[in-house]
Amino acid sequence: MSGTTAWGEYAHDSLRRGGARSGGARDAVIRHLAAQDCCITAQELFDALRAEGNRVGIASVYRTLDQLAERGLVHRVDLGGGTTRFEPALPGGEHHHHLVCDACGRVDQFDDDALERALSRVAAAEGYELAKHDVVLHGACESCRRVE
Amino acid sequence: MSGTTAWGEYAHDSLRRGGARSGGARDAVIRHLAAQDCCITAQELFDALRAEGNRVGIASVYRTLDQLAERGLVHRVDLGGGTTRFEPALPGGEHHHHLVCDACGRVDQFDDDALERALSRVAAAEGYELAKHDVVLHGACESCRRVE
DNA sequence: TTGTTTGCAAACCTTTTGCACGTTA
DNA sequence: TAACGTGCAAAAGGTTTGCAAACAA
Repeated sequence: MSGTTAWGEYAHDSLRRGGARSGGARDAVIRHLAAQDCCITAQELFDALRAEGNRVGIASVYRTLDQLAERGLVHRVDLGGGTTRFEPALPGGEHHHHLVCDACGRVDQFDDDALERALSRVAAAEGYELAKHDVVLHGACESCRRVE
Repeated sequence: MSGTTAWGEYAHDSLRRGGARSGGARDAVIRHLAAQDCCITAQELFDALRAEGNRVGIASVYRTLDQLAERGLVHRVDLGGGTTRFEPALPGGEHHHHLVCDACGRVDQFDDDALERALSRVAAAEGYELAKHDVVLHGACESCRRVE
């Protein structure tokens, strides 16, 4: 939790250093994102802010998410299904990937050194300079496997 | 090429065995998909068929792609950017992943055993029964790196 | 004939943009 | 005050659905 609060301040400072002013909608988005422990939809973010009485427009949510993504402060995560998700990104390139249960919708996170090494090796072999990589595993989670 | 033609017949037979009738739009989609060597957009498929004088509707293109995807005959590929791509899937689970150059839009394919092993291991460790996995690498391809 | 497939148009959903107004520095 | 941020509404993709007509078995 303290880690995510730190992210909020970090994001806030980073934007300010970039010459951006403060604004109600943006602050609310950053605050809510900072309290998130997994990736979230723009619509979910919007609904949550509205539910707590905040009069944000969904355009401002998207605009803030764009700014954050441009500066590498959030990662866009695409789990399939046509809606982009967003999650806070720590500086230093630390990251994780996602496991999605197609039966119940549950989402888990993981990271794996051997996986990262394999990806770096492949990129190098193909002559690519790697900027980012997305890995999404789909399947049935432990609970859903038992039911079938 | 003969491999992709084989896919066309395989897909056609598979649908017929599934109780589906033959139809102009569906046959055209399968034929065009069979001649494809990389993933393609529904819109691109539609445009190509129209360009050769075929009066298909884009709805039929999507419906056919859905049917094929349901039976595992095509894979949906999401390279980011909001448009789903589709590519023929061979039986037996053989597959590849994609490298995208964010500068020029070039798309390369690759497969890697160590990568596959890492993914299987992760899924097992998390208790998931793996159904599919998507891996997309983004970066700058060899040509674009030189320009920068 | 009977049920499936098709094309068109309209609906839908997510995301982006235009614009007048409010707010920050 | 000058520039930026915001909310609303409209627009812009991409994809899905309703429906009557065409078609395959």
